[in-house]
Amino acid sequence: MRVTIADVAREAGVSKTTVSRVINTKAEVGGSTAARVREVIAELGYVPSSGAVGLARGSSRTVGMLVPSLTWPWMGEVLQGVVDTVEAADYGLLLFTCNRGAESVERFTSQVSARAFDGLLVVEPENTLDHLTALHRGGLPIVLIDDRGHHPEFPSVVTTNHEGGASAARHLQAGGRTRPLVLTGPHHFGCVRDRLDGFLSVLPTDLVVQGDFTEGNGRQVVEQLLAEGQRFDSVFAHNDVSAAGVLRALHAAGRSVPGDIAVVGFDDIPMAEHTAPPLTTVRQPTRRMGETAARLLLSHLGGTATPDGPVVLPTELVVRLSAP
Amino acid sequence: MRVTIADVAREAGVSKTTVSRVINTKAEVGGSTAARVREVIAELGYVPSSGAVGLARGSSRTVGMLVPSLTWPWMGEVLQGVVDTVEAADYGLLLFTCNRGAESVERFTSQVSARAFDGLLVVEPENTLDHLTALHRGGLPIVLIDDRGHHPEFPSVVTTNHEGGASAARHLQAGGRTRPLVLTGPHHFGCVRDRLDGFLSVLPTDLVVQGDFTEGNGRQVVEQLLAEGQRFDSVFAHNDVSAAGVLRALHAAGRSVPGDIAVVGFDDIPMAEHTAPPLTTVRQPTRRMGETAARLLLSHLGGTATPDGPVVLPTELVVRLSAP
DNA sequence: CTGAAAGCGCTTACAG
DNA sequence: CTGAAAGCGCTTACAG
Repeated sequence: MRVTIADVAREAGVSKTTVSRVINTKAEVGGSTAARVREVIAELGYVPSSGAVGLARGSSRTVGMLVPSLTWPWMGEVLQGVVDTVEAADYGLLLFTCNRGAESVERFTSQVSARAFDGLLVVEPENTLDHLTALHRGGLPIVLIDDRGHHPEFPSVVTTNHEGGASAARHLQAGGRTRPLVLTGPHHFGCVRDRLDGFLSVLPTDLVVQGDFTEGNGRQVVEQLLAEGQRFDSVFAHNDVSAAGVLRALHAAGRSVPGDIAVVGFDDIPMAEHTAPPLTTVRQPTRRMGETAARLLLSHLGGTATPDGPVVLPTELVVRLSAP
Repeated sequence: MRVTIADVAREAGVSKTTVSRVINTKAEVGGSTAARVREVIAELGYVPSSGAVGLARGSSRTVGMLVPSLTWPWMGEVLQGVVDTVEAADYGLLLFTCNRGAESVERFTSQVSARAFDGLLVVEPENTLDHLTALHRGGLPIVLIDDRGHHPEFPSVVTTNHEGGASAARHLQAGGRTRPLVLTGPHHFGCVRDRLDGFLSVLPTDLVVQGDFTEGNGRQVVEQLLAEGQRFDSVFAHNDVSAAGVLRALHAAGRSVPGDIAVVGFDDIPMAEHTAPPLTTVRQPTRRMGETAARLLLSHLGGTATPDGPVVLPTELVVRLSAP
């Protein structure tokens, strides 16, 4: 049998009200009474039922997090940042994915309405944006972790994609490269446009190919370009995964990196250190993005107003052997 | 204002009891009544409060998951397997880490007692084992995902570490290698002993070095061994991360892989495809381990008895260029 | 400083 | 087939 507040009250010879006050450290309890209650609580090993507390208070002390996939290489860092922050605030974290399309969105939405959590963190909301907007308007606090789009309706955490692209260009330029290939991600992503604009503002080129962020695509694009006889002395790939594909295609074609061609990626996922050669890349502060988003949401739940614009965290160029 | 069961009852002209019966599809409700109630539910957008349901029913339809770290390279796959399974069963997943030592364990334990979840999944419980044992004895259903130890007290999901080690040895042997170096993980892990025993049962060697699963250590060990003039024609590293270190040290020392020395890792993390050369490795079925553990826990919550011994999922040798 | 009572939104015997 | 009432375990005015 679980120990309830009633058990504690009876054992301590006080009312449930008093026990509740002691638990929640309201000032108005007599010193000796409080001490006795605390003793009984310890002795009985009493812990309040979170469900009951949530019901009575109308909040669950839990935040939800909705992610498109858990296996993306940088997701672990984001999650860790979120969990650390949320746990430190004594909140729980309820995790959802939306990779089963309509079905999971529906399931998810009903969880929301069930008030299983007080606020929501969302990573790259793409296909759920309509739902989210409705929920947000319905009063659910939401914070986006999103490097892909611009959603002024929501508070969000983003990174400096434009400047990141520019820093890659400056680095290649300083290394004497003049004819870069830019392998972008899908153009409908805001981050892709930003990275591209930033890069081109420093080092213009007409050799821009739209990719899809996958390794296979990175490999394929380079293979084809080389077959066509296209000439370039460097590559800026919009994420590390496709940069890995680029490296493999160059290697297979007998081009030396960085001798013939320098390569710069974006993200700094764990793999970046281990490609051949190790990848120079524009680092996204993924863990800090998770922390920041969680902190934003928590302080919003605590009553603080959320900032108007997105919170912007800086990228950082990490120089390795692929573009020294 | 949120819509409650009382609103639905009033609007439909029935009692809350009847609404509750419709929601939970108990057979005893009149056809036309049920239809009317369903209409009202849809019209009002009513969704039961999960907190209230949980309180009334004494269960939360949520499982907890406790992981040592979210940034380990194979954790994403495990998580994805768990989340998919748990979501498909209409349960929620509450995520916890225990990387802040005593403080987080305490916090976590109190969440348990708060009955925030009905059952618990644990990945590599090492430092929390005492707590977990106590909770388990106290009636909390627990399933371990654990390749490190043997904990007969708990139901668990493991992989074939012994056979995995043996398969690595057979592969190296078939490739004509006769003098392997085995770089293990910490010996107090059950999986390490199993992998080692499996390997030695096929291809005995006295060149066994205890490592710590980190890349730096893998690199260091090989550097030192080469400096000492030790001779070996192959390496079996107990995880891919340390194997990556081994590859880099060999490369730096001018040894060719697999020409001079073949290298086999363990895990098949995403990085394994991208090392130079790509890493031959013993694949752990991490996602399926997550799925299986979740399914075990859910069916246990549903009343099915858990199997006596651990559920064993097979490893698979993935052959790449580092040991063709 | 303390307590009796109502209420949070459900479910579930019990009675009809 | 349906409903009134008690109960799940808390919190919170309200009264003293």
